[in-house]
Amino acid sequence: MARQDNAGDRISEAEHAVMEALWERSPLSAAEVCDRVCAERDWSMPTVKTLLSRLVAKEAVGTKPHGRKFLYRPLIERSDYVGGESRRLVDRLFGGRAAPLFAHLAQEEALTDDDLAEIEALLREMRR
Amino acid sequence: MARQDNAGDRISEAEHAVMEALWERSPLSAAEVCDRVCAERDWSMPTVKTLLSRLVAKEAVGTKPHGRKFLYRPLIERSDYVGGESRRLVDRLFGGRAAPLFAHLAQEEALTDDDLAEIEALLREMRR
DNA sequence: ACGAATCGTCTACATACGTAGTCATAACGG
DNA sequence: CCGTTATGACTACGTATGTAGACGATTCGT
Repeated sequence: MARQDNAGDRISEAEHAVMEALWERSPLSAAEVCDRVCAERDWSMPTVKTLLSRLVAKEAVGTKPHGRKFLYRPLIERSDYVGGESRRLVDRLFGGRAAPLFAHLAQEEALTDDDLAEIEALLREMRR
Repeated sequence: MARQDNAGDRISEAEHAVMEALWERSPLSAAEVCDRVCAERDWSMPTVKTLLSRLVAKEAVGTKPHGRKFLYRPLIERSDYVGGESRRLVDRLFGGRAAPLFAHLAQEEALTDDDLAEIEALLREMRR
């Protein structure tokens, strides 16, 4: 049972920004990724190139040669990443229980009325 | 309005384990902290000492001389830390909206029946 | 009062991360 | 066909982090 490709290597904060760009649209060339993130994060091309290489090394994104350049596309699903990160947080801070997290967000008024409405809807849906 | 003491410096994963020990009970000496975490994380005393120093530098824990040794106690509330981390996650992965996080946890069946019941109770309480 | 145990500080070092420069090469424009 | 340009690979470097050893001071036991 070989280790899952994307299991061991964590995606860092900066790398995550690149992943978001690729999740939003892919495949993209390095230059196109830069177009989408360099301004916001105040990065230069070399930075994006490095992050892309590291993500390729971590097998989080794959490359396909296209003409003279590479096109990059995510190899892991955003929902998997998001789910993993959420689970890690819940495990680490709330003993694996989601209710306390929810309680915390509620207490901090981090929940908007819309959030509440949506969550109620979800609950109703799950009940069925 | 001077920068909040504990605002800038992030607490790392290893440091967090030490914080948990201190939140569970404090004040503690370095040796007592080690008693509570060294076994589980397979650390040696020097490691705990280093982590404690770094936490002191970050003003996340405070020291009070007690006899010949120091007693360490948390300077930041666990609820503040937990709240901050939760918020960071929600901001980074869910655009600041808690509902999608909740949806994700629900979808992944990361929510037990107990969780659901608790959350419903919380919702009812908030509505009042 | 003196040696042994203990404690905090300083130092160390490997890896990860954030950020960026250099360079050879390959392709495109003219 | 050749120079320009864009691209990926390699290198670089400072800081954060994980982990721990060395050491000097201090205090406790006897």
